[in-house]
Amino acid sequence: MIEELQQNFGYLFEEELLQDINSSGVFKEVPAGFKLMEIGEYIKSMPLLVSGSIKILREDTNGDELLLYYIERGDTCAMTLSCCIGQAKSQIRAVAETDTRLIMVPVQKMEEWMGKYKSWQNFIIQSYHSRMMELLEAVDTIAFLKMDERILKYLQDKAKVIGNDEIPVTHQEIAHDLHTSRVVVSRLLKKLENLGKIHLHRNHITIVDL
Amino acid sequence: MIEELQQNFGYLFEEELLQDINSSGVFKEVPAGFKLMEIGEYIKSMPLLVSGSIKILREDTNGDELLLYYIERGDTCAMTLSCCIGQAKSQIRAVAETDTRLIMVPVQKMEEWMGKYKSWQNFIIQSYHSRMMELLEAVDTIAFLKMDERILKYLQDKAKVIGNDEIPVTHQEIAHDLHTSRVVVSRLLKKLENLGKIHLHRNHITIVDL
DNA sequence: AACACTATGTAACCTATGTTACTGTAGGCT
DNA sequence: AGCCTACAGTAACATAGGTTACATAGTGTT
Repeated sequence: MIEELQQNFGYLFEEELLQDINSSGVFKEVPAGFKLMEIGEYIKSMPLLVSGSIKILREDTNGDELLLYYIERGDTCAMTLSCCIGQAKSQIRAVAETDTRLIMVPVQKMEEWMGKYKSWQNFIIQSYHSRMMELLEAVDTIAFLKMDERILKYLQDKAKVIGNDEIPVTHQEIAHDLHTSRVVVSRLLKKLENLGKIHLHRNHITIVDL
Repeated sequence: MIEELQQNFGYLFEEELLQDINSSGVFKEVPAGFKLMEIGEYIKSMPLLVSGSIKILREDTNGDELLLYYIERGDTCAMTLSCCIGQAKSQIRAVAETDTRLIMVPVQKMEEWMGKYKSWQNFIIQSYHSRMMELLEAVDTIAFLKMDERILKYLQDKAKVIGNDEIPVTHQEIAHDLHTSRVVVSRLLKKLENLGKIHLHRNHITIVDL
């Protein structure tokens, strides 16, 4: 595990902290689609992402869902920290978007390191900041963009996360993540195809014009 | 200033930290409507709210605005911290909602205290957490609620902030904060009045049924 | 009073999006 | 082949919300 750590977090943390993480953390490997966190669950450890990506979703009381953002390699979900400290329940759902490898760090250690390592402190603060910026972007997207623009952005974001312009996704999945209906998605996708921005296929979509 | 501090933050911070804040912070008093922070500005100090409330707004590239949340007494805007560390520009606009008194703390001190005082560290983490929860609530509101529900929620939130069910606001202002048009607001307000939930008057609205 | 200015009410219309319903088609399975 | 199921295309319609235009009513000023 120590090589994984050095490779992905070595530029952030000093050797001693890497050793601490190595001895306290638990390595975990999950397949795409694996649910890492459910709304209402209590949280007891924080994930450090070694490879892959996690998609963070919000759900309302009717069960309607909405994609908020992705967490990628070298990052973490700092919200876990404050949830742990405040004994709060998770407010979001986390699902592996691709096959993902991560290191789970127990909450007492996280708190301990906050006092012990300046670099860890910065990491946590930076992580909060990134999450906040991503939430702001999510707000922008739903508040200021039209559905066709949102779909295009969704495809572009997804292409970046999976590192491929051929995106394996069904219209139904898009509708689910964007909190709209399949028919609307199909309609607008067809329009985007006619504009030459994408190519539609069964079970996948190709981005033509980025 | 020290009494203000003891009164509003005494339960959070030890005496020594209160003294530190007292000697480094600058007391500031601003009237309702005063713009405390503009999008794109660099940030050099963090506000501790002694009394009053601040409204946080997001703006898109076309100048369209959207109310995100309020910051109230005893709280702070922790985002400032990570903005300062990362030398980032503000992503939001902050306007005093009521007459407001605050203490501005310079950024170097904030960082120093993160290492020195456990209570300050917790305060910052808790603040990030609160902001995050409020942003999530904002997402819920725009993603899952209809405009009439959003207007009602807007009025209720505002009533709580100003501590009064008689809300001094024009239809135009509501339209602005919710990123819609005045005509739509007037239409839906009238509907809410017919449902017996509010009373409309020139320049103010009374909440009847909470 | 006469005027100007702002806030509000409302009608008529337009567009984006959501809904229902039906069709066709690709791929897997027996 | 025949069957089943998930996916995609599309028409027809319903509704929320945005737009334009105009009328009316307070409020303050001269």
